[in-house]
Amino acid sequence: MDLNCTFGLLEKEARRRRMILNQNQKNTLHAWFEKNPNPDLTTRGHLAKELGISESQIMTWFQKNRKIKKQVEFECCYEESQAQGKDKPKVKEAGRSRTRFSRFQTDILIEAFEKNRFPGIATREKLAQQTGIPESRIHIWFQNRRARHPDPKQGTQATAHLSQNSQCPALKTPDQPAPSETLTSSLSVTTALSPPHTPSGPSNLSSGHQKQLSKTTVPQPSQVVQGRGDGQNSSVFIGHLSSVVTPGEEGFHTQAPLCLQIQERRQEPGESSGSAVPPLDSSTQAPAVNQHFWELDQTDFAFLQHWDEWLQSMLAEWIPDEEYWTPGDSALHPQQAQLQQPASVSHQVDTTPQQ
DNA sequence: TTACTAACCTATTCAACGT
DNA sequence: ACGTTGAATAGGTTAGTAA
Repeated sequence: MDLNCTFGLLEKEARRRRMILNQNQKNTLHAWFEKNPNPDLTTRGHLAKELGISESQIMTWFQKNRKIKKQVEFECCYEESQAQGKDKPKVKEAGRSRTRFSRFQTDILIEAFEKNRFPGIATREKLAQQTGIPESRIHIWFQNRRARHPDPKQGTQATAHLSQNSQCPALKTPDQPAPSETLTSSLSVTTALSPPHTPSGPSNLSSGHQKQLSKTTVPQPSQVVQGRGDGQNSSVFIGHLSSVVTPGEEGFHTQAPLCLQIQERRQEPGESSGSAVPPLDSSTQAPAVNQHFWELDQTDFAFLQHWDEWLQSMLAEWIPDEEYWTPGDSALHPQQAQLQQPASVSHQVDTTPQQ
Protein backbone atom coordinates (compact mmCIF):
# COMPACT_ATOMS: atom_id res chain seq x y z
CA MET A 1 0.00 0.00 0.00
CA ASP A 2 1.22 3.45 -0.78
CA LEU A 3 2.81 4.98 2.26
CA ASN A 4 1.43 8.46 1.83
CA CYS A 5 -1.99 7.06 1.44
CA THR A 6 -1.54 5.05 4.59
CA PHE A 7 -0.54 8.04 6.59
CA GLY A 8 -3.32 10.08 5.16
CA LEU A 9 -5.74 7.49 6.40
CA LEU A 10 -4.08 7.30 9.75
CA GLU A 11 -4.24 11.01 10.19
CA LYS A 12 -7.80 11.27 9.05
CA GLU A 13 -8.83 8.52 11.36
CA ALA A 14 -6.99 10.06 14.24
CA ARG A 15 -8.85 13.30 13.73
CA ARG A 16 -12.11 11.56 13.37
CA ARG A 17 -11.53 9.78 16.61
CA ARG A 18 -10.83 12.91 18.56
CA MET A 19 -14.21 14.41 18.72
CA ILE A 20 -14.35 18.08 19.55
CA LEU A 21 -17.55 19.04 21.20
CA ASN A 22 -19.29 22.01 19.71
CA GLN A 23 -20.46 24.96 21.76
CA ASN A 24 -24.02 23.79 21.81
CA GLN A 25 -23.03 20.40 23.17
CA LYS A 26 -20.83 22.00 25.77
CA ASN A 27 -23.58 24.34 26.88
CA THR A 28 -25.95 21.46 27.32
CA LEU A 29 -23.39 19.47 29.23
CA HIS A 30 -22.60 22.41 31.50
CA ALA A 31 -26.28 22.90 32.18
CA TRP A 32 -26.60 19.27 33.18
CA PHE A 33 -23.44 19.45 35.18
CA GLU A 34 -24.86 22.34 37.18
CA LYS A 35 -27.93 20.29 37.96
CA ASN A 36 -26.08 17.06 38.64
CA PRO A 37 -22.33 16.54 38.39
CA ASN A 38 -22.79 12.79 38.87
CA PRO A 39 -25.32 11.62 36.34
CA ASP A 40 -26.07 7.94 36.37
CA LEU A 41 -25.76 5.61 33.44
CA THR A 42 -29.33 6.16 32.27
CA THR A 43 -29.00 9.91 32.36
CA ARG A 44 -25.74 9.76 30.50
CA GLY A 45 -27.38 7.54 27.95
CA HIS A 46 -30.17 10.05 27.40
CA LEU A 47 -27.69 12.86 27.15
CA ALA A 48 -25.59 10.93 24.68
CA LYS A 49 -28.61 10.41 22.50
CA GLU A 50 -29.63 14.02 22.76
CA LEU A 51 -26.19 15.35 21.88
CA GLY A 52 -25.34 12.72 19.34
CA ILE A 53 -22.16 11.62 21.05
CA SER A 54 -21.27 8.44 22.84
CA GLU A 55 -22.06 7.73 26.44
CA SER A 56 -18.41 7.17 27.18
CA GLN A 57 -17.66 10.65 25.92
CA ILE A 58 -20.28 11.99 28.25
CA MET A 59 -18.68 10.03 31.05
CA THR A 60 -15.24 11.39 30.24
CA TRP A 61 -16.55 14.92 30.03
CA PHE A 62 -18.23 14.71 33.41
CA GLN A 63 -15.15 13.13 34.94
CA LYS A 64 -13.02 15.92 33.66
CA ASN A 65 -15.40 18.59 34.89
CA ARG A 66 -15.74 17.07 38.31
CA LYS A 67 -11.99 17.10 38.52
CA ILE A 68 -11.82 20.73 37.48
CA LYS A 69 -14.62 21.71 39.83
CA LYS A 70 -12.97 19.96 42.69
CA GLN A 71 -9.70 21.65 41.98
CA VAL A 72 -11.35 25.06 41.82
CA GLU A 73 -13.24 24.46 45.01
CA PHE A 74 -10.11 23.28 46.70
CA GLU A 75 -8.20 26.35 45.67
CA CYS A 76 -11.02 28.65 46.70
CA CYS A 77 -11.89 27.07 49.97
CA TYR A 78 -8.68 25.53 51.10
CA GLU A 79 -7.75 28.11 53.68
CA GLU A 80 -11.28 28.56 54.88
CA SER A 81 -11.96 24.88 55.36
CA GLN A 82 -8.60 24.39 56.94
CA ALA A 83 -9.29 27.14 59.42
CA GLN A 84 -12.63 25.61 60.27
CA GLY A 85 -11.18 22.12 60.25
CA LYS A 86 -13.98 20.63 58.25
CA ASP A 87 -14.02 18.38 55.28
CA LYS A 88 -15.87 19.09 52.14
CA PRO A 89 -19.18 17.33 52.04
CA LYS A 90 -18.88 14.20 49.99
CA VAL A 91 -21.30 14.04 47.14
CA LYS A 92 -23.72 11.31 47.86
CA GLU A 93 -24.27 9.48 44.68
CA ALA A 94 -27.45 7.83 43.65
CA GLY A 95 -27.59 4.08 43.96
CA ARG A 96 -25.51 2.41 41.31
CA SER A 97 -27.12 0.33 38.73
CA ARG A 98 -25.29 -2.86 38.11
CA THR A 99 -25.22 -4.28 34.65
CA ARG A 100 -25.73 -8.00 34.52
CA PHE A 101 -23.66 -9.53 31.80
CA SER A 102 -24.90 -12.76 30.36
CA ARG A 103 -22.68 -15.76 29.94
CA PHE A 104 -22.63 -15.16 26.22
CA GLN A 105 -21.53 -11.58 26.65
CA THR A 106 -18.90 -12.46 29.21
CA ASP A 107 -17.52 -15.17 26.97
CA ILE A 108 -17.10 -12.76 24.11
CA LEU A 109 -15.41 -10.24 26.36
CA ILE A 110 -13.09 -12.79 27.87
CA GLU A 111 -12.13 -14.06 24.46
CA ALA A 112 -11.38 -10.52 23.35
CA PHE A 113 -9.47 -9.90 26.54
CA GLU A 114 -7.28 -12.88 25.94
CA LYS A 115 -6.48 -11.62 22.50
CA ASN A 116 -5.90 -8.08 23.54
CA ARG A 117 -5.96 -6.62 27.03
CA PHE A 118 -6.01 -3.08 25.71
CA PRO A 119 -8.63 -2.83 23.01
CA GLY A 120 -8.91 0.47 21.23
CA ILE A 121 -12.12 2.25 20.56
CA ALA A 122 -12.75 0.37 17.34
CA THR A 123 -12.45 -2.99 19.03
CA ARG A 124 -14.62 -1.88 21.91
CA GLU A 125 -17.25 -0.63 19.53
CA LYS A 126 -17.17 -3.88 17.68
CA LEU A 127 -17.54 -5.76 20.93
CA ALA A 128 -20.36 -3.46 21.86
CA GLN A 129 -22.11 -4.41 18.67
CA GLN A 130 -21.49 -8.08 19.22
CA THR A 131 -22.65 -8.12 22.79
CA GLY A 132 -25.16 -5.33 22.91
CA ILE A 133 -23.31 -3.85 25.85
CA PRO A 134 -22.62 -0.11 25.73
CA GLU A 135 -19.06 0.67 24.72
CA SER A 136 -18.42 2.55 27.94
CA ARG A 137 -19.35 -0.54 29.96
CA ILE A 138 -16.96 -2.57 27.88
CA HIS A 139 -14.26 -0.04 28.59
CA ILE A 140 -14.92 -0.37 32.31
CA TRP A 141 -15.07 -4.13 32.05
CA PHE A 142 -11.61 -4.22 30.51
CA GLN A 143 -10.28 -1.90 33.17
CA ASN A 144 -11.60 -4.11 35.90
CA ARG A 145 -10.42 -7.21 34.18
CA ARG A 146 -6.91 -5.88 33.77
CA ALA A 147 -6.81 -4.88 37.39
CA ARG A 148 -8.05 -8.22 38.64
CA HIS A 149 -6.41 -10.55 36.19
CA PRO A 150 -2.78 -9.61 35.82
CA ASP A 151 -1.26 -11.01 32.72
CA PRO A 152 0.54 -14.18 33.80
CA LYS A 153 2.89 -13.80 30.87
CA GLN A 154 4.03 -10.43 32.08
CA GLY A 155 6.21 -9.68 35.02
CA THR A 156 4.59 -6.37 35.57
CA GLN A 157 1.43 -4.78 34.47
CA ALA A 158 3.45 -2.13 32.78
CA THR A 159 4.79 -4.43 30.17
CA ALA A 160 1.38 -5.75 29.50
CA HIS A 161 0.65 -2.58 27.60
CA LEU A 162 2.91 -3.55 24.86
CA SER A 163 0.27 -5.36 22.98
CA GLN A 164 -1.99 -2.43 22.48
CA ASN A 165 0.24 0.40 21.68
CA SER A 166 -0.15 2.49 18.61
CA GLN A 167 -3.18 0.69 17.54
CA CYS A 168 -5.01 2.48 14.83
CA PRO A 169 -8.69 1.70 14.90
CA ALA A 170 -9.25 2.57 11.30
CA LEU A 171 -6.71 0.25 9.91
CA LYS A 172 -6.42 -2.44 12.46
CA THR A 173 -8.39 -5.57 12.37
CA PRO A 174 -9.08 -7.41 15.57
CA ASP A 175 -6.95 -10.31 14.71
CA GLN A 176 -4.06 -8.45 13.35
CA PRO A 177 -0.80 -9.00 15.12
CA ALA A 178 0.11 -6.48 17.70
CA PRO A 179 1.93 -3.38 16.62
CA SER A 180 5.09 -4.65 18.13
CA GLU A 181 5.46 -7.00 15.27
CA THR A 182 6.05 -4.13 12.98
CA LEU A 183 8.45 -1.31 12.87
CA THR A 184 8.10 2.31 13.78
CA SER A 185 10.05 5.04 15.21
CA SER A 186 9.37 7.91 17.51
CA LEU A 187 11.40 10.61 19.01
CA SER A 188 8.87 11.71 21.53
CA VAL A 189 10.37 9.28 23.93
CA THR A 190 13.18 11.62 24.70
CA THR A 191 11.08 13.66 27.02
CA ALA A 192 9.90 10.76 29.01
CA LEU A 193 13.07 8.83 29.09
CA SER A 194 15.81 11.36 29.07
CA PRO A 195 18.26 11.00 31.91
CA PRO A 196 17.19 14.02 33.98
CA HIS A 197 13.96 12.24 34.79
CA THR A 198 15.70 9.24 36.10
CA PRO A 199 15.41 8.46 39.77
CA SER A 200 18.38 8.70 41.99
CA GLY A 201 19.41 5.10 42.05
CA PRO A 202 18.68 1.55 41.12
CA SER A 203 16.40 0.95 44.03
CA ASN A 204 14.01 3.48 42.64
CA LEU A 205 13.82 1.55 39.48
CA SER A 206 12.42 -1.51 41.02
CA SER A 207 8.89 -2.43 40.27
CA GLY A 208 8.10 -2.21 43.93
CA HIS A 209 8.50 1.50 43.70
CA GLN A 210 6.62 1.97 40.53
CA LYS A 211 3.44 3.02 42.05
CA GLN A 212 5.01 5.58 44.21
CA LEU A 213 7.10 6.91 41.42
CA SER A 214 4.20 7.15 39.11
CA LYS A 215 2.61 9.63 41.40
CA THR A 216 5.61 11.84 41.44
CA THR A 217 7.95 12.71 38.65
CA VAL A 218 8.57 9.49 36.84
CA PRO A 219 5.88 8.62 34.37
CA GLN A 220 4.27 5.27 34.65
CA PRO A 221 5.85 2.91 32.24
CA SER A 222 2.55 2.29 30.65
CA GLN A 223 2.11 5.93 30.07
CA VAL A 224 5.53 6.41 28.68
CA VAL A 225 4.86 3.52 26.48
CA GLN A 226 1.37 3.83 25.57
CA GLY A 227 0.32 7.20 24.54
CA ARG A 228 -3.27 6.76 23.78
CA GLY A 229 -5.20 3.66 23.59
CA ASP A 230 -7.51 5.15 21.08
CA GLY A 231 -5.05 4.66 18.33
CA GLN A 232 -4.19 8.27 17.83
CA ASN A 233 -0.58 7.87 18.57
CA SER A 234 0.96 7.39 15.24
CA SER A 235 4.06 5.81 16.55
CA VAL A 236 5.24 4.57 19.82
CA PHE A 237 8.50 3.99 21.41
CA ILE A 238 8.54 1.77 24.36
CA GLY A 239 11.06 2.14 27.01
CA HIS A 240 10.78 1.82 30.68
CA LEU A 241 12.92 1.32 33.64
CA SER A 242 10.89 -1.25 35.42
CA SER A 243 12.84 -4.04 36.88
CA VAL A 244 11.12 -6.84 35.12
CA VAL A 245 11.17 -7.28 31.45
CA THR A 246 9.71 -10.51 30.40
CA PRO A 247 9.16 -12.08 27.08
CA GLY A 248 5.75 -11.29 25.77
CA GLU A 249 3.94 -12.95 22.97
CA GLU A 250 3.70 -9.74 21.07
CA GLY A 251 5.96 -7.23 22.65
CA PHE A 252 9.61 -6.91 22.00
CA HIS A 253 11.29 -7.37 25.29
CA THR A 254 14.89 -7.99 25.67
CA GLN A 255 17.58 -7.26 28.07
CA ALA A 256 19.93 -6.16 25.35
CA PRO A 257 20.88 -2.55 25.06
CA LEU A 258 18.54 -0.39 23.12
CA CYS A 259 20.84 0.19 20.23
CA LEU A 260 21.02 -3.49 19.60
CA GLN A 261 17.34 -3.87 19.90
CA ILE A 262 16.75 -1.25 17.30
CA GLN A 263 19.34 -2.82 15.17
CA GLU A 264 17.67 -6.14 15.44
CA ARG A 265 14.30 -4.65 14.85
CA ARG A 266 15.28 -3.08 11.64
CA GLN A 267 15.15 -6.25 9.71
CA GLU A 268 11.57 -6.80 10.55
CA PRO A 269 9.67 -5.24 7.67
CA GLY A 270 10.56 -8.20 5.56
CA GLU A 271 11.33 -10.44 8.42
CA SER A 272 10.46 -14.03 8.10
CA SER A 273 13.34 -15.78 9.66
CA GLY A 274 16.07 -15.24 12.13
CA SER A 275 18.40 -13.88 9.54
CA ALA A 276 21.44 -11.91 10.46
CA VAL A 277 21.11 -8.42 11.76
CA PRO A 278 21.86 -5.96 9.00
CA PRO A 279 24.79 -3.73 9.64
CA LEU A 280 24.15 -0.17 10.59
CA ASP A 281 26.54 1.46 8.24
CA SER A 282 25.41 3.65 5.42
CA SER A 283 25.74 0.92 2.89
CA THR A 284 22.76 -0.83 4.32
CA GLN A 285 19.90 -0.43 1.96
CA ALA A 286 16.49 -0.02 3.37
CA PRO A 287 13.64 -0.96 1.14
CA ALA A 288 12.41 2.09 -0.70
CA VAL A 289 9.00 1.93 0.82
CA ASN A 290 10.49 2.12 4.25
CA GLN A 291 12.96 4.82 3.53
CA HIS A 292 11.07 7.27 5.67
CA PHE A 293 11.33 5.05 8.67
CA TRP A 294 14.83 4.18 7.89
CA GLU A 295 15.76 7.84 8.17
CA LEU A 296 13.86 8.18 11.36
CA ASP A 297 15.63 5.20 12.69
CA GLN A 298 18.98 6.74 12.07
CA THR A 299 18.02 9.58 14.37
CA ASP A 300 16.48 7.25 16.85
CA PHE A 301 19.47 5.10 16.76
CA ALA A 302 21.79 7.96 17.55
CA PHE A 303 19.62 8.88 20.47
CA LEU A 304 19.32 5.35 21.67
CA GLN A 305 23.01 4.87 21.45
CA HIS A 306 23.51 7.88 23.69
CA TRP A 307 20.81 6.72 25.98
CA ASP A 308 22.25 3.30 26.14
CA GLU A 309 25.70 4.59 26.92
CA TRP A 310 24.36 6.87 29.57
CA LEU A 311 22.35 4.08 31.08
CA GLN A 312 25.32 1.78 31.16
CA SER A 313 27.46 4.40 32.83
CA MET A 314 24.79 5.15 35.42
CA LEU A 315 24.34 1.51 36.20
CA ALA A 316 28.03 1.02 36.39
CA GLU A 317 27.96 3.71 39.01
CA TRP A 318 25.11 2.17 40.91
CA ILE A 319 26.33 -1.37 40.60
CA PRO A 320 30.07 -0.99 40.44
CA ASP A 321 30.69 -4.70 40.12
CA GLU A 322 32.57 -4.90 36.88
CA GLU A 323 31.59 -8.44 36.39
CA TYR A 324 28.16 -7.33 35.38
CA TRP A 325 28.96 -4.12 33.62
CA THR A 326 30.92 -4.11 30.49
CA PRO A 327 29.90 -0.97 28.66
CA GLY A 328 30.01 -1.45 24.97
CA ASP A 329 29.69 -5.16 25.21
CA SER A 330 26.16 -5.80 24.25
CA ALA A 331 26.22 -9.50 23.79
CA LEU A 332 24.90 -10.30 27.18
CA HIS A 333 25.05 -13.62 28.76
CA PRO A 334 21.58 -14.53 29.98
CA GLN A 335 22.75 -14.43 33.54
CA GLN A 336 24.21 -11.05 33.03
CA ALA A 337 21.03 -9.95 31.47
CA GLN A 338 19.21 -11.02 34.57
CA LEU A 339 21.52 -9.04 36.73
CA GLN A 340 21.08 -6.04 34.53
CA GLN A 341 17.39 -6.00 34.78
CA PRO A 342 17.16 -2.62 36.41
CA ALA A 343 18.43 -1.11 33.24
CA SER A 344 16.39 -3.19 30.96
CA VAL A 345 14.48 -1.30 28.45
CA SER A 346 11.95 -2.91 26.30
CA HIS A 347 10.84 -1.09 23.30
CA GLN A 348 8.60 -1.50 20.44
CA VAL A 349 8.77 0.12 17.15
CA ASP A 350 6.00 0.19 14.73
CA THR A 351 5.63 1.51 11.30
CA THR A 352 3.17 -0.69 9.71
CA PRO A 353 -0.19 0.90 9.40
CA GLN A 354 -2.51 -0.60 11.88
CA GLN A 355 -5.70 -1.84 10.60
C1' DT B 1 4.55 27.88 21.09
C1' DT B 2 1.47 27.09 24.58
C1' DA B 3 -2.84 26.14 26.90
C1' DC B 4 -6.65 23.46 26.64
C1' DT B 5 -8.97 19.24 26.29
C1' DA B 6 -10.48 14.43 24.95
C1' DA B 7 -9.12 9.99 25.66
C1' DC B 8 -6.63 6.97 27.89
C1' DC B 9 -4.35 4.58 31.95
C1' DT B 10 -3.75 2.38 36.99
C1' DA B 11 -5.02 2.04 41.68
C1' DT B 12 -8.42 2.12 44.84
C1' DT B 13 -12.88 2.10 46.71
C1' DC B 14 -17.82 1.56 46.72
C1' DA B 15 -21.71 -1.27 46.27
C1' DA B 16 -24.98 -4.75 44.05
C1' DC B 17 -25.77 -9.35 43.96
C1' DG B 18 -25.26 -14.39 44.30
C1' DT B 19 -23.76 -17.96 47.42
C1' DA C 1 -21.19 -12.59 55.96
C1' DC C 2 -18.44 -13.00 52.22
C1' DG C 3 -16.64 -13.19 47.53
C1' DT C 4 -17.14 -11.55 42.98
C1' DT C 5 -17.38 -7.98 39.97
C1' DG C 6 -19.59 -3.77 37.78
C1' DA C 7 -19.21 1.11 38.61
C1' DA C 8 -17.08 5.19 40.16
C1' DT C 9 -13.32 8.19 41.70
C1' DA C 10 -8.64 10.08 42.01
C1' DG C 11 -4.68 11.27 39.98
C1' DG C 12 -1.83 10.81 36.31
C1' DT C 13 -0.18 10.95 30.90
C1' DT C 14 -0.39 11.67 25.82
C1' DA C 15 -1.37 14.03 21.83
C1' DG C 16 -4.58 16.79 18.76
C1' DT C 17 -6.46 21.38 18.40
C1' DA C 18 -7.17 26.20 18.97
C1' DA C 19 -5.52 30.58 20.35
